[in-house]
Amino acid sequence: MEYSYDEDLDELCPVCGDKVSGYHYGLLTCESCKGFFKRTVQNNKHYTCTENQSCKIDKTQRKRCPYCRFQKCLTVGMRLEAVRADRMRGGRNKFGPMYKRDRALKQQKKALIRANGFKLETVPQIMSPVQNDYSLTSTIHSIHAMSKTLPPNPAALTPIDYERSPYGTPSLGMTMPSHPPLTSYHYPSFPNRAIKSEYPDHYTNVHESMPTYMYPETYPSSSPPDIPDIIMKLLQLEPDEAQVKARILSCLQQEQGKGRHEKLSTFGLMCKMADQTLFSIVEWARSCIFFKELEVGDGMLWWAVDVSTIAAQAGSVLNTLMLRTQDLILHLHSLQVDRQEYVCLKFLILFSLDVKYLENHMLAKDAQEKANAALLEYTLCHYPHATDKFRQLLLRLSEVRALSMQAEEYLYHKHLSGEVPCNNLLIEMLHAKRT
DNA sequence: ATAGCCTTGAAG
DNA sequence: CTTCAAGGCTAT
Repeated sequence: MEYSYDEDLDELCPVCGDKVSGYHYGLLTCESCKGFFKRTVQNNKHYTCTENQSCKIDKTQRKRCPYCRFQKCLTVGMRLEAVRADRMRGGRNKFGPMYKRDRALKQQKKALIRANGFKLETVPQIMSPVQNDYSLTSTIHSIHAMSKTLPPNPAALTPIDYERSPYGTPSLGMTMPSHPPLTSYHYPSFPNRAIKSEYPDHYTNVHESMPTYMYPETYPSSSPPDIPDIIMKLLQLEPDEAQVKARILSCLQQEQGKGRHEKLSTFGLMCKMADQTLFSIVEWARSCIFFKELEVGDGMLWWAVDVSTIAAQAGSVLNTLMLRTQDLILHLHSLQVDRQEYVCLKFLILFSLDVKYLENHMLAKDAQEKANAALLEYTLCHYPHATDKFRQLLLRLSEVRALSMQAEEYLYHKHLSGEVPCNNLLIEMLHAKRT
């Protein structure tokens, strides 16, 4: 079995499993789903599902439920903003570089697999920008890059949202090819008539919570974005996803580059990944504006450990925790977390805020509470259906915590039985935490 | 409405 | 000039 030169085309459409014909609206898809996505967005079509909105979409049944098909298109990451409002033909859009990067990553992944005969289910995915799986690695990314990997799907909550204000997350195009499009429900944005004006900003720009796309006819007038200051700050603190990924990748490659004998086990690799993830989270925490205000001790960082250990937990394929994690990820996917919500969630996770406390609308007294209040305020005033969604998010948040705890236990036991590399940052921290 | 093939045209 | 993703066309 020779590896073809153009492995891209060997892949299957993440929507229906048909043969892909190239990059279309953000990722590799087949010709029919490309067309379907285009028709749907261009003509502002609205479908309804006669079943439970969970129809299986495959090559033979894709015609049966357009609602679920479109839903899936969004879920796997097809981008509304890649459909041109002005219908201009030809040329290139801003996704060009992203596609290129995607290809490069696929290439790297191939090389890695070939060079090492390395067939680990999870590792290759971390490098694959277009992931249609909900496995572990996604879990790691989802925690760390929730806004990017999770919610490509605007239509989940309200089927009409996508036509009202689709928008792309600016920096995501570059930082996270995986799953970009987020939904911002009430955000003004630029009409993008010409290709050139489609993406006025550099994709590398950090603080861009500005929408870049929208159908002009559906949004005649725009008002300035009304994002609370606190959330803007959190957004600006977001690390460059591409850098984080690159670092983890290079770390793994370094490991794999070692002699055959000293190669790490699968579990060891997972620990490495978790370690790297932890590093970036700690980095983020240190730069977090609230960090100083809170005058927290090192104890605060334990939540970072918890989050990271999900990676380790996920590594044990037979573990039921993994299934729960996948389930959690699916739930988060369906909740359509946008970038603003994502940073809030991340903050909440790290600083271990109390869920009930939030729900009770307590008054803000310190930085933690300010964050809570801002999140509440933001959510309530920007989303008509906010309360319900917010509650669900909080629910998921506590799930994340519960999983983290169990993952921690699991990892620690592995450590005690000598299965974890001893020079592991995670383990050291866990050990310190217990003594 | 679907999906395979065709044309377009900015970026490289 | 070549690429190749986006829109267009059309028989099924």
